[in-house]
Amino acid sequence: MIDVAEHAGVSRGTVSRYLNGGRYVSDDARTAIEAAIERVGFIPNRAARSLVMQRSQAIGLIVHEPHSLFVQDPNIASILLGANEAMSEADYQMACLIADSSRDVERLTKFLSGGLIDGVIIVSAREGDAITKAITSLDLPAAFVGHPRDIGDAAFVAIDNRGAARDITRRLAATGRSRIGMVAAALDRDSGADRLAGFVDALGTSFDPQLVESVPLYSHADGERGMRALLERCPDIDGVFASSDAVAAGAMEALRAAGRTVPGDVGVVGFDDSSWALRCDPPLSTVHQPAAELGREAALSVLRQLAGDFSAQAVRLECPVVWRDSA
Amino acid sequence: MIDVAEHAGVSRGTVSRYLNGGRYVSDDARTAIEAAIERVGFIPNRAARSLVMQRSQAIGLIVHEPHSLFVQDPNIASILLGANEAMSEADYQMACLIADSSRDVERLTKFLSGGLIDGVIIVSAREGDAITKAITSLDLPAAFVGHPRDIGDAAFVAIDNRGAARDITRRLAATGRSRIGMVAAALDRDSGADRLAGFVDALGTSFDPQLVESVPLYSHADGERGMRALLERCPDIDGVFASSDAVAAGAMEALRAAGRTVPGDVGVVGFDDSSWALRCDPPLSTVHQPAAELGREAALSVLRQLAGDFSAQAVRLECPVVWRDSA
DNA sequence: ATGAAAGCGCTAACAA
DNA sequence: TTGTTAGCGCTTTCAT
Repeated sequence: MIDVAEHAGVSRGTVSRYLNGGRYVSDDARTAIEAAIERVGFIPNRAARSLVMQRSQAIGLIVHEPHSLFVQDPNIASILLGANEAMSEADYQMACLIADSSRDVERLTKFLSGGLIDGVIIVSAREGDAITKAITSLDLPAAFVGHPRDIGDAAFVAIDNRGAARDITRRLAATGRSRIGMVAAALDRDSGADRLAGFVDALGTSFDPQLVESVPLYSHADGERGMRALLERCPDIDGVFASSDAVAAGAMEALRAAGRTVPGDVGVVGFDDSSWALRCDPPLSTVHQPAAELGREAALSVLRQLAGDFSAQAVRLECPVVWRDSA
Repeated sequence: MIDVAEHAGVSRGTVSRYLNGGRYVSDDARTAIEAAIERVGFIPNRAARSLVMQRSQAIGLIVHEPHSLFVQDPNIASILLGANEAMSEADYQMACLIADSSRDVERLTKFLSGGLIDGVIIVSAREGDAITKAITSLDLPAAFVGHPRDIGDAAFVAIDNRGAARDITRRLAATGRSRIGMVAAALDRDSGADRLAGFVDALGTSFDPQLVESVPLYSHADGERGMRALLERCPDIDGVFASSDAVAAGAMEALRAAGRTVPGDVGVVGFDDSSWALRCDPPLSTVHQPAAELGREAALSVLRQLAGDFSAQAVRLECPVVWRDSA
């Protein structure tokens, strides 16, 4: 920068002012500086700028997801894209950080506190999450996608998993099914637990715990496993609510393998409205999850906090039922 | 840090030495410093450290992919995970950066040159890519996943797309098909162009340009479109090589819609061995792409460069044919 | 083994 | 409008 100043015949201070919006810089100085920058091939050093400004203009997006799921979950990619777009418009650089091992988690917490990042979006946190703890204790501007119970009063953007689960289960019941089961995944996550709660709500007194099979992940494989178990326990089942589209796809496979038709013998509904839903045969009735908007809203929340606005910490988005042919 | 030094009764220099490996620090000093760090709640500032060290211990992974594909391509996620693992082992923080709009590209190039990142992995670059140009002119340690023609002598890790395409086409021909076509996607990318070249190689003199339909993206939708066009132009087609599993899945859908059976009427093969392949019905014969290893090797390459080793810039990985039931 | 001091490249407060 | 200067928080000679 000192070179630029010399070439332009001005002081470093003036160059700095030019670089930061150009107020209080005369036209003469401006053109001289522009020429000098060109000649010298000047590239500002962001580390230095970050140091003095205490800002990096970068925001992290943490994906804390087991291996297999990240690969398989189209929602995450949409969230990412939505967040990136919002950050981009505000001229922030989004950096997606993956927490895949405990070593990752440890390094990440250090990284986050290092001042190289101004704020953070957390996707798919689980209750009791080490990263969550680190972040809340760091008081870094943050926004969660989803709403784990233990984030205190941190900002979050979520959908009404429970209400939506209730809605779609009722809709399924309305097709005349009397033995409706559920493949309930990821009960260690708010979304998973809430979807189950909504299912129970909808069934009311006719709820039968026998008809719920719990599996660990929102995955195709677990859906298949869960459905098989359900089929074995309650062969008279005629409707299934799967915790996610991937789970539903797995369930449909198990159903097919067992010789049941969908929606003839068994009606199936999912959750997410991800690319899985249309890939199913028949296309899946499901709950539309506005993944890109979730990402976008989370980004906007962090941006707002960065601007000093800490109100409106809870955003809830609509997630309507999308009825197709699987039930 | 000055606080820590005071509490421990030593100088900042000693604290710094402790922080950086602890050589030339007495046991007394060490314990005093450790206690002081604890008491003060000291967190090192990475921006300051980056400034003086000219190193951030962070590496970028750039995904330059149109919106839709990123969401749909399971390979990218695997590459990411593989790279992250290798970086993690070396105590580097991986930051995934998305280039989704031209605005992104512009911001990214600035970001990369800012010194906040020590090196970079580039996934799915296209020929003439603005980011590629920026990186090569920046001489930032870099490694490409795939091998665009215009990266000069930059490091890359790739598979032999052409050879593998040749192999699987021959294998398909060996099932007795005589009118083999191809849905060729992404010809603007090295992988796409090479797969087509391999197809042409395999067919030799019996190659008929009429039987190739070119589509822009490695996507399910384009696969469906491409297959429909092929079917219309050459109704006697009895074998198809699709540029990717997603394309193959789309093609199978089009085939089904046209009343053709797979593999009875038409044999279909894909490329990638992604989660699409097993989701197809029947399961897809395809080329296994070692996505996680590609990511891992790219990471190792950048790491090597960071350590001053600039040899071995070209890594090639095996990608065997996996034969299933779709042909 | 340790302390003092000189920067890393930049911004911002102050004076002019 | 501009130049001067004092840091931002850390590492790293160079003495000691």
